[in-house]
Amino acid sequence: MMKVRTRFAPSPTGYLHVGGIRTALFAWLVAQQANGAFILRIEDTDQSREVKGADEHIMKSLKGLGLVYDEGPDIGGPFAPYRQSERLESYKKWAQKLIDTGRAYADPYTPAEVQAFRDQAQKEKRPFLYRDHRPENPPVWDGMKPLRFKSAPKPYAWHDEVMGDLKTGPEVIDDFILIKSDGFPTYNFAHIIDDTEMEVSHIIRGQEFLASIPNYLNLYEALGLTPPTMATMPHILGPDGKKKLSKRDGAKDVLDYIRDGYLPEALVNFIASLGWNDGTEQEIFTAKELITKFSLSRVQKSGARFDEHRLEWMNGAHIRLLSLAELSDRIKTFWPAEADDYDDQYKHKVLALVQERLKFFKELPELTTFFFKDLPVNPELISNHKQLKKLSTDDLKTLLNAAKLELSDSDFTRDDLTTRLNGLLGLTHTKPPVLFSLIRIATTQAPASPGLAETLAVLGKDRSIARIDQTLASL
RNA sequence: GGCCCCGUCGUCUAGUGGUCCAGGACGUCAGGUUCUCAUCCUGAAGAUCGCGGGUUCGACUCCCGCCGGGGUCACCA
Repeated sequence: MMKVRTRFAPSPTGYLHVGGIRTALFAWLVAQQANGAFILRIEDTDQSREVKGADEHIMKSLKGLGLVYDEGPDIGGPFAPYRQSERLESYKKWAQKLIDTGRAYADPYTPAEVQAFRDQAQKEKRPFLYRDHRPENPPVWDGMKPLRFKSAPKPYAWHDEVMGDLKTGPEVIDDFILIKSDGFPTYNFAHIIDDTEMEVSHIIRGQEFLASIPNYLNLYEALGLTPPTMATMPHILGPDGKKKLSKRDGAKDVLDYIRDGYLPEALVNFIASLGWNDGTEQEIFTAKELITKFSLSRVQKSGARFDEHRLEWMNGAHIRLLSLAELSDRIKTFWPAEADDYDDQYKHKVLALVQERLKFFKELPELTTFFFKDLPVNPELISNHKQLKKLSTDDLKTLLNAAKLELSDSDFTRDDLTTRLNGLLGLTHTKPPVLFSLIRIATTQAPASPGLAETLAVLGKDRSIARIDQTLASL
């Protein structure tokens, strides 16, 4: 059996969004599980659309998500080069073969003439077929005109790993351009040559190519080649659920998710689950599990809508799967500036308290600043509190003074704090919603925080008492 | 318009003729976890399985038609 070799072949026209990276993910998964190779090939045959630096950005995105490729433009490989613009000789060679066998010819028309044919077809509400205008005696190809494939229309039936058994009639086969007048090949031609030369076993690509596959099949035949396994992915839909996810409609760069503190494994899990599941009720998968359990045949044929809510939930779930040490290591760059003055031990304690609260790392500062910095007293936290606003200033002071007194005797271990806090409840004849809220607000000045006892334990005695004094002074 | 693909709770989905008056997850709502936020747990609402015909003792599952959505018909990929 042929070795499994899959490829991701983007054109360098911009960043990668979730929809784009999914084909890469599935190709990577297929290669990983078969112990095969995953290849990155840059399809830069359209100079006009090329965006400078986009190839670097794509490579960074792939690596950022852990989709490490075995062969590619920056690392080379047995079938280098991996940039189509550097493989022009190959295309020329194969094109010559086609010319020699009478299966390719020079297109004598000007673009305007072809456009006129096209307009005519559209006016008559029928599909445009170039071969209806195929010249009888085409000129010799001088490299200045487009080179067209001389198709041999016939029906096709083939199997697609995702879409199942497909078939089309001869009417969809046409003479498409192999080599453009600028000397560069079209995608339609180049990818077939490259996949052949690079011994690609599975072509995993988006749905926009589905209609062209019969044409590719016809070309493979003319070339005397056996086509690789085909797998066509449905599109990921934008929030409106209609159009495919696109940059124009605000699809985010996957690297932006990484920058916001989304975990690569969560992103990968989420993207895979958009249109794929293993048939069980499992939702959270590690990359390893994905590799063993993934299968193209279980990929949904219909498009799936991108749902940020679900991504957030899934990212939180993956964050909670991390050990504290791992989390600490990965979240390093997200601490608020004030945290610089604190040692790792202290940050660890803080992290332990917020781990179950984080949806993505970028939220870290707003969840933790009060652990590192005294926030100004915010009277609204009390005046807007449904229980506390009913109390008089004197009551508030009495409560806070009692708390201060009791806390002064504590060793500030979590257990001792819990005991004392509970004792205070009886002493002051108040309920938790009143007493604990007040102390929590006084010591954090934050709208939300982890549990009182554990928060105080991390804050420590001096700081806690000082903050109570500060609040007292403001009343 | 031709051709092709798709159509189950708001969303992601399970479901390959009977165990489905349709299961799980996200989201939403309610309750519990001595305080807030979150986690976790419990519960609730939420899908006449796009519509209409068949086939069958029986259809979400098979067939036909229709409707709706998408893709494609480039010297873009």
